Amino acid sequence: MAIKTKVTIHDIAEKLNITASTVSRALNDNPRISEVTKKAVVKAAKDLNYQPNNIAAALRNGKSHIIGVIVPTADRSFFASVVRGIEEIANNLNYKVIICQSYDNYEKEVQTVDALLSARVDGIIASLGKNTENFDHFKKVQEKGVPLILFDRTSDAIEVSQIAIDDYLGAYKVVEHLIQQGCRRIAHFTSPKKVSIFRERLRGYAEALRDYGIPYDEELVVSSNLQLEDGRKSMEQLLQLKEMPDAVFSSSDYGAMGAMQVLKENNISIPQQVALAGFSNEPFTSFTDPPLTTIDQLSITMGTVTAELFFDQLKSEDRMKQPQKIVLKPQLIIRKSTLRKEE
Amino acid sequence: MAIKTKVTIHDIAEKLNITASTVSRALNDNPRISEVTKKAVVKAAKDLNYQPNNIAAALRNGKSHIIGVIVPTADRSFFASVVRGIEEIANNLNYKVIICQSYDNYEKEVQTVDALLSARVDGIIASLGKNTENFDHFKKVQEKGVPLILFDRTSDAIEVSQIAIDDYLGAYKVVEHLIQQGCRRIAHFTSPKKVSIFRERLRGYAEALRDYGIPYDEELVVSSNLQLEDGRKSMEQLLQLKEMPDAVFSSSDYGAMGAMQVLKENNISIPQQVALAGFSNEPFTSFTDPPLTTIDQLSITMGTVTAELFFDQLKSEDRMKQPQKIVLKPQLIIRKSTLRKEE
DNA sequence: TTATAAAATGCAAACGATTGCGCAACATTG
DNA sequence: CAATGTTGCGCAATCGTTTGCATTTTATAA
Repeated sequence: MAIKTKVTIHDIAEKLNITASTVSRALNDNPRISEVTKKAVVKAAKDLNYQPNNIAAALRNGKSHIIGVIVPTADRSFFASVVRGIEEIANNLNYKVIICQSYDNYEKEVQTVDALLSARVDGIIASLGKNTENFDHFKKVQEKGVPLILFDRTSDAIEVSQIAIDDYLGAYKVVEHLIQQGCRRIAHFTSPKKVSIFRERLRGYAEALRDYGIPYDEELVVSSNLQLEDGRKSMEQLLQLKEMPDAVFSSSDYGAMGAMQVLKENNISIPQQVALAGFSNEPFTSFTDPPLTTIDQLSITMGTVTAELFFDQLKSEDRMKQPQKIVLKPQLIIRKSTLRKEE
Repeated sequence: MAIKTKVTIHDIAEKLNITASTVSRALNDNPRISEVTKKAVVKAAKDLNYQPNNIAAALRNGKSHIIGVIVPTADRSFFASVVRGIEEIANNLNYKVIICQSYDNYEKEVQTVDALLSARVDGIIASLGKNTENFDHFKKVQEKGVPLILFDRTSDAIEVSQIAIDDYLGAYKVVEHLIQQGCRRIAHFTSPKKVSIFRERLRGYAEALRDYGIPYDEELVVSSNLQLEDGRKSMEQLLQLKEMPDAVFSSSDYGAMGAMQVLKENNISIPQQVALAGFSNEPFTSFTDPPLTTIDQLSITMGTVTAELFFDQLKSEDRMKQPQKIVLKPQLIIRKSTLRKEE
């Protein structure tokens, strides 16, 4: 019943008494083929229910039209959005996207890169695992002439185009905003991790204070893993101080959320007594009470910009041109958790 | 400088004075090859920096070891989690995952299916677009002998294995819980959409009421798109009633969130005066004040179960066996928004 | 030592599309 | 009318692996 035989361009050729070459050219709209032939081929292809075999084409011309994307995990809001953006652009350009998760596991990242290379992807877009310090696997990618680009979690230890957001600026904006709202004792939740993003945010915090003539007070800077529970503990710790802070800027929204819970439990009003800000614009931040001021990382934009830069390099003739570094300006999202003054 | 020449099994063969066949078999651990040869081949492969070409292999044996996943959009929490689960299982089995977004656009869905077929994926896992009513594109997949499986947004209009959650049961559980908390006038936010999930939830709502001897009151059932704004409007509408409801069960967490805002603005206490429950366990629901009771859809589980069933069918000899339908039992997540009684 | 089985490897044809080159057939130009 | 150009298409090699069917080598038995 079912016509199991795979139909190829040869079948089309046979039916029309021409050769496979002509069919191939006709299907690819090659100008060397007459219009009549093209129409006949297209019609025959439809009649025979022809399905092109990309694999054969890929083998022949060395282009798979597939790109690999490596993220630590696909279900974190930020990465999911980036993936969305990348897929959107890629799809418009007729590329397909293979998605891979490293789970912040270095070995897995290495294996994944290797697997993508074997799959002959036309390029790789990756966000580094937290523990990645050796870049031989990515250098191998470049040596093989496969376009590579890093986003968000990038590194200067490898010469490669990259897209990141300006963490320093984001933090600076938050703190500046808090100061403008009248806060003077601004605490900060940071992380001891070696990841540069937290260092950058800390730097932004410190510089903003300095620029506005507010002394940097070590006891206001608390280090933790920045999860909800950490935020709670950090906040409780701050409440022990002789002089309570009048604002808390957490390097993560989760940490801020923990602080919010503790503040509410202690009947400390937000933002009047303590203003509160996070970082990342996690989806939940607009639904807290009060809604949380935070920094948006433009995740979809990062996806599209990354993809655009990537395909730019893919098309560009001299593949080996200087790696580009793009830094996105994050956006301050002001919500009630920091709005002390009615405008 | 860079050794540009792609190294193939022929290069390995040449170096060892054997043939490509032997190299191929050695690399695939074929028992017909002696151990010494295997070791030599593996070593030579490493020395030459050999990278297998999956495309050539795929062409030869008709298996790409890639599966296609189609979701409406990759950045919705639920789908992102499912994708995560699928990728995890697939990766363990040495399969790669191509991700595609339909954006609930029927034409795009059709094109995507076609593209995946041309890419010669070994199977397709999809969640239907909202407007998909014609299934010819999916039937074509089956006719070509490509394994297909649907999850979450499924349909009975096509004979295919599918995984979904029991929306009826989820709704029933919520309403039952509300009743046990002492609620008697329970309102429901539903959607006019043809999508079956909302009908099923409405059914669960109605049946629970009936089972507990509570009359079904039409004025308590409000229909909308279930977004935040819709939730607000619906709630305001309910507040106009002579007799206010003592509970609201929204078919979406966003709708519930809108209701929560309106209730708070009107100084109506949650859950004492009005208990509130949503559906989906969106990430934000645990961060609202009060935290929102909702139904968890086991997204990661759905991903892994879907992937497992899929690979089950992929391996199974008689591919054409009866399509299986798996229904996941959703889980009631009780939070403060409905907890009237201290336990 | 010869016949026979078992083990290890080689040969060559796929898989399906692409493309450089060549060759007709026909049109154009001087 | 010869020379040249243009158009439309065919030939055959190629991409890198895999695999059925030899063929060779080695081990075992008679």
